[in-house]
Amino acid sequence: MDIEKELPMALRAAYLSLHRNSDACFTEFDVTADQFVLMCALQDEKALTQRELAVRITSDPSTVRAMLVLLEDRGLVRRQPHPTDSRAKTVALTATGKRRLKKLIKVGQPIRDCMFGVLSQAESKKLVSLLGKVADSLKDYPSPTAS
Amino acid sequence: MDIEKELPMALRAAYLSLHRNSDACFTEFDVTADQFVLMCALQDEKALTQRELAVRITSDPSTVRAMLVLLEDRGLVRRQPHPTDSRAKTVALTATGKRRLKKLIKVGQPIRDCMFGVLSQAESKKLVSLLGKVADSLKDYPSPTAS
DNA sequence: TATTGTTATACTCTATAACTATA
DNA sequence: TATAGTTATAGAGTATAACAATA
Repeated sequence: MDIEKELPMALRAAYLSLHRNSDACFTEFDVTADQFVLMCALQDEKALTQRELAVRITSDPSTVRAMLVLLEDRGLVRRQPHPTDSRAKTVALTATGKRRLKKLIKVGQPIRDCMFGVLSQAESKKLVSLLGKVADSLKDYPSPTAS
Repeated sequence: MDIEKELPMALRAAYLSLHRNSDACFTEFDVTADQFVLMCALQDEKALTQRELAVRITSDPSTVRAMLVLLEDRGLVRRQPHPTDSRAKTVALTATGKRRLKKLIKVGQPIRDCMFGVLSQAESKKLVSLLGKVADSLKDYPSPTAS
């Protein structure tokens, strides 16, 4: 098979198996894999604006808002007025959100163990590095609308 | 940062940048990136049943059906009774579908060029191999409902 | 009995465009 | 003028469960 087709398909297969297994694993905690990623971003950086959050999880402001509304309904995140910019809102995990996130990290561990189980330390690092190169290469790819 | 968190996030970032750039690139041809993957599967294997197709693109029978209905509406695929198993249907690209797919492969080429531009031949092969390992490791991961 | 596909249903992510309020 | 966020809207993928027809 052509490597040109193989790499995109391999990327897709690997990502989807991670994503779907995570989704299935998180279902009973009423959180999706994408919502988990968003919550992880909030764990790292204490309080982000919605705009910053969109950049962080490589998504769209309106998509982020839709996700935040769902998480807010479940009491996992809180949005508050920004201290200096009154247009903006800061987003942070609630106490419940922090507890939930810890739980999710724990129950998702076997999945990550499974992935790392087939890779050596060196291979893991190599894989992260190569994936980073690929993602970077496409980061500023000209969109058709920009022409 | 922890490699345990880094690999899943790197995988996500790389896949999403590929997927979204592809989607944007295919928009004017009225086909999504996921539909493109499905059409590619039909190019390789002449005629598949819906079930086989679901396995091939690692998706769900009902998801596949929803996608096929959309592609059928656009005149890109055709479903016909299976010659020997009258429960099943075979799915194949129409002539229009084949032409459209060729076009999509062509217009998507710059994206793949962009990815491969930052990788050596050896790195590309290594990446495909490592991604394959990861996907395989999760292929038969026990779902929570199976317990 | 098991399997193929359909149907109904519901949820989530995605994205665009028009809008407001503020910087 | 530019930016942060909202709203309305539409489309697409996802998955479960119940079902009919067939193997």
